[in-house]
Amino acid sequence: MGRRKVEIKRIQDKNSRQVAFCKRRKGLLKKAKALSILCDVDVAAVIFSNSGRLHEFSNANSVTGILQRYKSHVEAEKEISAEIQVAEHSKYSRFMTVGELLQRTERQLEETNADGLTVTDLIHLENELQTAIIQIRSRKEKQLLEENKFLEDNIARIKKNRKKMATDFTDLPPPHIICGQQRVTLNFF
Amino acid sequence: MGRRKVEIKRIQDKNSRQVAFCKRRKGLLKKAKALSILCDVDVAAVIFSNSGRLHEFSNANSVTGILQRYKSHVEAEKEISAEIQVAEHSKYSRFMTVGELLQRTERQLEETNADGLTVTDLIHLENELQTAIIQIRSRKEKQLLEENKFLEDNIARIKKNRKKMATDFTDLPPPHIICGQQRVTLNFF
DNA sequence: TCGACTATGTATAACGC
DNA sequence: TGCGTTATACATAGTCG
Repeated sequence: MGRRKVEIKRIQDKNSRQVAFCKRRKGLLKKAKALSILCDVDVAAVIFSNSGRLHEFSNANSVTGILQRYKSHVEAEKEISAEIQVAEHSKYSRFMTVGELLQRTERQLEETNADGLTVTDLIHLENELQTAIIQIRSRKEKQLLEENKFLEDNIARIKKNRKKMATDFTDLPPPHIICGQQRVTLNFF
Repeated sequence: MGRRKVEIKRIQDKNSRQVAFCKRRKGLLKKAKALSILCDVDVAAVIFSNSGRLHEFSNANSVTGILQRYKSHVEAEKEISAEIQVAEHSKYSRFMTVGELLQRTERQLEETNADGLTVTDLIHLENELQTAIIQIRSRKEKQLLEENKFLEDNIARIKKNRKKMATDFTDLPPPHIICGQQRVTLNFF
């Protein structure tokens, strides 16, 4: 992209590297923005320079928002993946199969739908699903530790904010609905 | 960058938009990777297609890791103050009308259809979503949007997995099916 | 360090199958 | 629908001031 072809490996010269960083960072964020607008999708990009400075782009409500969505997504993928493995490798295990799980979920979905869905219902449903899924073991303990730490941060933040928001949202569902003890994934904000 | 200049606004033609998404997504992730290698910095990019599929790049341990770091940088200040501001003003400001919400839902419906679900599935999905949306419209609409996205992701996943399970439960399960080639989201191993 | 400036490599819009 | 090709717009490496 310039006077000569560039090999994709760490630029040795510190100065050149810094210059390239400025240019390419700008280019990347521009591309991210163009992608989000042209294709109407949610994009988040986060860049940490090695001097510790943060650069970001997000067309969603916030980078935190999309990253939490990311986290939820990966969580669910991970759990469903684990679930599939269990289902396939031990079809006769004592755990619920995925098929049973989905059936149960759909039943509940219909029931709930008949009564009219509310946010609380959806969260409950999601809780049920997650709880059932979590019955199936994940072997990735390191990952779980990381997530727990993340959860703690969130709960702390929730408590902190809830105090301030209490005046404005006296009719919000009580906190325990949102952050049940076993929840690892759902944190909506 | 092609046969003609492109204006940065949502591509109207659905097909063109999808094609552009594939190309530009690939390009963006490539650029992100190049930036991280050439300049030796931490980069994370997360893209959610409207059908709920996730695409990502991160040279750090994981996007979750970047999330942690990101949180430590901005959450305590910018994010919380933003939330408080939202809380203070949300009583009087609307984030999205029902019309806009439905429009968006329909757009997403189109996209999902393009990804191969049946019309019946989609109608069902849309009904559920609209029911949910209408029931709780009186509450924080911004929050609703986030939750809605999450729900759609999960429903899409459930349907996707159900197809897989249907196959797996009728035939004998060929193990290699577990790791579908199209998985683009799993980065934890 | 800091922008401009180009020459040149890349990305990609429109086509073609 | 998706991949390959081509023509063009864009991004940017090296350079100069």
